[in-house]
Amino acid sequence: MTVEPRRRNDPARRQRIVDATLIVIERHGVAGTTHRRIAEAAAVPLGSVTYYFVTLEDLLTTAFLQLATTSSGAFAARLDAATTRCEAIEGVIDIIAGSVWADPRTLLLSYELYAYAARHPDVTTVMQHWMDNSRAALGRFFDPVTARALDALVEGIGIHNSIDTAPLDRDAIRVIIDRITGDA
Amino acid sequence: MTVEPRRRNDPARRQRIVDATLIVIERHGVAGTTHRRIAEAAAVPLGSVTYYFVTLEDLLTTAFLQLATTSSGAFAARLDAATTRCEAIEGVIDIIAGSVWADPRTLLLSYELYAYAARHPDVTTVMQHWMDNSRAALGRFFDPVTARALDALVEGIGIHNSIDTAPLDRDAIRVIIDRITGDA
Amino acid sequence: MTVEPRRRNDPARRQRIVDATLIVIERHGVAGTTHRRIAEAAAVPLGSVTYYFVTLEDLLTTAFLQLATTSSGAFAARLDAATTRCEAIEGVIDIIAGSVWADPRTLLLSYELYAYAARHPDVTTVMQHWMDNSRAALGRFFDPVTARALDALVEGIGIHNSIDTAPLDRDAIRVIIDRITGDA
Amino acid sequence: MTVEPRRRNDPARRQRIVDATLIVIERHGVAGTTHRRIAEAAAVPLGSVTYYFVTLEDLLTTAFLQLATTSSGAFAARLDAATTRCEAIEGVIDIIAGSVWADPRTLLLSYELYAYAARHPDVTTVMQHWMDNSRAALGRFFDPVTARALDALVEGIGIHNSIDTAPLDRDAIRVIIDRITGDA
DNA sequence: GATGAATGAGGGTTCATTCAT
DNA sequence: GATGAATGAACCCTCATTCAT
Repeated sequence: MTVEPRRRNDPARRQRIVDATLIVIERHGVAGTTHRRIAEAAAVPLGSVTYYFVTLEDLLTTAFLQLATTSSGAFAARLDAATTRCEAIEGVIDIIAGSVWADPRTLLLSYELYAYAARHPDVTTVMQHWMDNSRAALGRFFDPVTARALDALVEGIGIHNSIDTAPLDRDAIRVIIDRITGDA
Repeated sequence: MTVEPRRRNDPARRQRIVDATLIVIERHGVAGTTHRRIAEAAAVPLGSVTYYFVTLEDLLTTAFLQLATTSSGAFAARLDAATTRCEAIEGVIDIIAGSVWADPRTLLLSYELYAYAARHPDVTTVMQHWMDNSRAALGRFFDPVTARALDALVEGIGIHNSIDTAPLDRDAIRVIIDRITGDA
Repeated sequence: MTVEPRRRNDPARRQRIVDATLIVIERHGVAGTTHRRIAEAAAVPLGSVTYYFVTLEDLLTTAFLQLATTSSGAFAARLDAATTRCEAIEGVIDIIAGSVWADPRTLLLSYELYAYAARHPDVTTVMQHWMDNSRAALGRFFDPVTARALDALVEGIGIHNSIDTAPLDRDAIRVIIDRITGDA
Repeated sequence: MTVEPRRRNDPARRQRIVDATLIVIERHGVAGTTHRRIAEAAAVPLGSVTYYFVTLEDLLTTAFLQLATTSSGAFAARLDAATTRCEAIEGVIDIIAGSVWADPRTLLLSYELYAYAARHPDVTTVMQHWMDNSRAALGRFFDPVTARALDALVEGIGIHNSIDTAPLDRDAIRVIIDRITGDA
């Protein structure tokens, strides 16, 4: 019999807005990301969006930073699960081929992120940290140059596979990685 | 005594508009690309833009296709100049480290391109051709998997170097490529 | 049988917008003056207003400058019609008591103008010219101090009469003016 | 050890809000006077403003009425200090030239007040009282017409001096007043 | 009593697009 | 063919006001 009260102080709302923003970016691109679409996607009144984020740019930055953190975290988590060099290689293959990082959604968002970062220095900084983290995670098993090579390969194959009509399969990826790591 | 007349029927005008569009995208992102900014950058009357391109989307697509063609062409041209496998490797290094492809401008534009392509199937198709061309050019010297690995590496290192405060230098790049190609 | 065409290049439109702006200011105050109200008052599409005036502030400034010019002109015109000191005095009385300057509309607008000018230096400058013109017009018949006194009197009585439930009549005004001019 | 508690039931708070309102009007005009700015200027929580004043208009009216009362009071007080006609004249000069009434702040606020009053009959009424008070104060020393003339002169010279790059000095003001009062 | 989180109406402004010229 | 004047939809954002706490 209780009427659902107009939710006051909804603690999840801010987070819901950020999540909705990423959904809208994915669907419409930064160019098509508007307060109204975000509000609708978050099922939140229009005024809410500007209430929690002074500026649309604020919100975009927050959303992209969250994306970077999440992606970076997933990458590191997968590698942290490895204890041997061999498991680490398997982890990298998972990251590239699987859904750890290179799912279409994350990739599409990362293009938008890169483009956005190029014009927003604070986001660039976070991306640098992201890359540092990835390399540190790889650095547990590989020397620095190899780590960077693998990191770049994740990026490059990920992008190409997302476009390619015939993506590289796990075996092909393994061949390449083995060459880079010298484990051939 | 003749006053320079407002150029009539400028045949290069269409092309100038396309070039200006890429400049505007580079500067303001797709999100900030407007008819007015394009017209200004092209030094062309506002009406010209909609005259040559029915829709802004038409123009963006045209511009991105040109970008893809040009980039792809530069890539292939550099490799076509090589006659030996060794020269080809040098070419790839040039492409990654030099200004053939991985200059900041092209990279920034390519993020925008990837993001745009993900929502415009016709552009995706062209990008697939682009990748095919790159691999064909590499295929003159390397087996298919190696070609794809190198292609991905170009992409990945290019992106990372554009963000990285300490980009990989030519020597490090050579080490990685040698491992991939088995020429170590 | 001619269908009224969508008027292109209506030369009077810009002026109509300015006039409408003064009407809206009079009716709603600067605080209540909006693009939408102006557009409605001018019977012009909303987009027109920002098309002719980049900024609402631009438009307000233009409108107030026109008001100042018109008012100042009316003042001077009335005095220019005088050829003798006596006629000049009659002119001043007309200005104060009549509709030359001190009609309620102009007065109300002038409050808004003064308030606006205080925060817009360029408008202040124009008002200084306005006062200079008034005094110059009075200067044809009166010494400088008398001119300034009369000018202030016009302002002061005008304001008070617009509020007063029992405004000063022409005779009382004449008495005061005669004292100031020493023609008592 | 006591942390200064958020003041409860601050009796001066209502007054502080009114004072802050005048400050905000002075700084931003009625057009730029908002709850938020007032709350900030008064160092008071946002909710306070609507708590003490149901409507922004209520608050503006209250503030303007206070302004009218204060100004009128200062005017009367200065004249009440006079015991002779001569001292009264000196008082009027003080009022015009000094800071009794014609300081820039009060003048700017009075433009806003006049404009506001023109659209708010209750405020107009108070202004009428204000004028009546001024004239009553002058009436102790001067006949009614002279009183009104002096009152108008205060208004007119005050306004003009606030705009004028070369304001009238005390001597010039005295000359004019002497003519009006017939004490020349 | 007091507060600040929350909202939706409406603000100024930009812009893709149209179309008379 | 080419243009730029013109428009109205939609943009981001501000704000008076409400109301649960």
